[in-house]
Amino acid sequence: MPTVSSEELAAAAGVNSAKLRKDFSYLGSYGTRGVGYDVEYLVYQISRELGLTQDWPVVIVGIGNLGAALANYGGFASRGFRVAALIDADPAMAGKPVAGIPVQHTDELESIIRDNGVSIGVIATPAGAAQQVCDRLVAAGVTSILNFAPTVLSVPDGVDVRKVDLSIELQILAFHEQRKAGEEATAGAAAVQAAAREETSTDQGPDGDVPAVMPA
Amino acid sequence: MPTVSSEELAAAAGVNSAKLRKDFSYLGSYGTRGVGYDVEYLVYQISRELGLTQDWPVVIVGIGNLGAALANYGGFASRGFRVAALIDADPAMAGKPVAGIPVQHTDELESIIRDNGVSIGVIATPAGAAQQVCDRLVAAGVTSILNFAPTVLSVPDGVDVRKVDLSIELQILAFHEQRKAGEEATAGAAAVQAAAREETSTDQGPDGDVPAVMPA
DNA sequence: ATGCCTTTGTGAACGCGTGCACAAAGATTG
DNA sequence: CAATCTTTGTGCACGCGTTCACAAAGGCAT
Ligand SMILES: NC(=O)c1ccc[n+]([C@@H]2O[C@H](COP(=O)([O-])OP(=O)(O)OC[C@H]3O[C@@H](n4cnc5c(N)ncnc54)[C@H](O)[C@@H]3O)[C@@H](O)[C@H]2O)c1
Ligand SMILES: NC(=O)c1ccc[n+]([C@@H]2O[C@H](COP(=O)([O-])OP(=O)(O)OC[C@H]3O[C@@H](n4cnc5c(N)ncnc54)[C@H](O)[C@@H]3O)[C@@H](O)[C@H]2O)c1
Repeated sequence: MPTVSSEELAAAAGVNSAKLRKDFSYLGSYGTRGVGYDVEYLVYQISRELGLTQDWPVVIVGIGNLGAALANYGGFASRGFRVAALIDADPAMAGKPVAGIPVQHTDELESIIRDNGVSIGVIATPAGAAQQVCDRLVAAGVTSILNFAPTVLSVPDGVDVRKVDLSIELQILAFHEQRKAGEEATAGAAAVQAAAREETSTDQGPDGDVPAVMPA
Repeated sequence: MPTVSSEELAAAAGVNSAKLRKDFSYLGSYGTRGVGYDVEYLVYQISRELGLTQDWPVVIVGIGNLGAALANYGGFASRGFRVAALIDADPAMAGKPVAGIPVQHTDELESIIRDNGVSIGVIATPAGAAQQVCDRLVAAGVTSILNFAPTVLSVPDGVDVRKVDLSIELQILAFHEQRKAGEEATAGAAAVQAAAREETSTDQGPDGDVPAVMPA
């Protein structure tokens, strides 16, 4: 039975082992003292808690460059997401397969959502169409939306929206880049100091971020 | 002179006004008591601190669906990023314009980086090519990388990498979706309670996240 | 010029998450 | 079966960020 200790996991993840153990303890007592955690069991428990055991049908609306890239992305399937349908307003695209899935026309949006029990929708249309598409998705039963269009969507209570703006990722890189260059103390360095404390980390994720407040 | 009070801004951003004032105070004393903050001046100061006043040349490597979508994305230019070049290994693509910019062959990578003084690179190649592309970018002088390929890149010290995995965004939605459904107390709800505290927020960003630890 | 009213900037208190440190638990060995 | 060793689970303390609350500052009206 392959096991890992909290110490090993913590080192791998770059966090404190006590914190890791405490975090795990909220999910239940899945470790064995003197031994560690049964890897397979632990992965299952965390997966279950995170909702990775069930698979979620998702629809992608707006099959342009971005929509096509998402449809082709293998990382979705491997994390329990199934692309149930691709939807586009362009009649010329209807029936054309993208990533092996035939594109369907927006007219079918409502029936697709209902027939497949879709609760998660991805919007990759131009900004002008996003709110309208959003409204139709929500009306048809979608309660979670991943929005790539550069618009803030308004949705009723109970519906989650996550807006993705990749230029923010670049901004974060540029922010650190700027600090690398001007090491000779730009004015107001205090805030930056605070924001960039644990600089020398090796992680590649949306952590160790950047200040929060900034108007669009 | 149009102004805003910390109270207004805080309400708009959904944060505490005292925190907002304290944050601003780290950048300097840019407000006027009894009046508020001069909007234009404030925007400029924050922009400068965040590095938005200078413009950054970036290169995108791997002009497939995703690379093309990024090249076309208007949000980059509006935030001070300029697409200096598009690079692809496919000889058939060389010279073909994408988003008005002719694609250049990978052979030219080093000279492009040097000639344009590029320090930020975007990798949108297949996973297999990512590390190799990364190495060349870094060797040529790039010190910040935005990586879309599903690989963890290894880079020397002093180089920043941000990995973007959009399936994580879906996972976060699915996580909350799961909670909406099974309100009748799944086992181990404690952690989830903690993670999802401030549920009823109206923001659409990478905040109010999800637990941290999970193996790939 | 004086006084009032608004809003900033910040010292101090509070609360929460993180990390320390250890007792309890179980496995393993003789 | 007892002794030992490893590693978990967690009470507790510390530190940091958030929030409160207010004095100081500046505008504006009289
Ligand atoms: N957030 C980011 O970082 C980011 C990055 C790249 C692109 N984008 C945005 O993503 C969106 C798509 O980008 P793209 O490069 O794929 O654009 P695109 O023009 O290639 O594709 C848009 C697609 O949406 C379809 N469409 C238009 N109106 C529609 C409607 N009402 N219903 C259904 N489909 C409709 C069009 O037919 C087209 O196929 C744009 O809004 C763009 O700004 C965002
Ligand atoms: N992180 C995410 O959420 C996400 C989403 C979608 C796609 N992706 C990833 O992004 C990458 C690109 O996706 P795509 O749909 O655009 O793929 P794609 O196959 O359409 O495009 C890949 C492009 O890279 C080029 N290329 C291959 N090797 C190269 C090299 N050594 N140097 C330069 N260019 C090279 C190819 O010629 C092609 O044009 C893939 O790795 C994919 O898994 C990630």
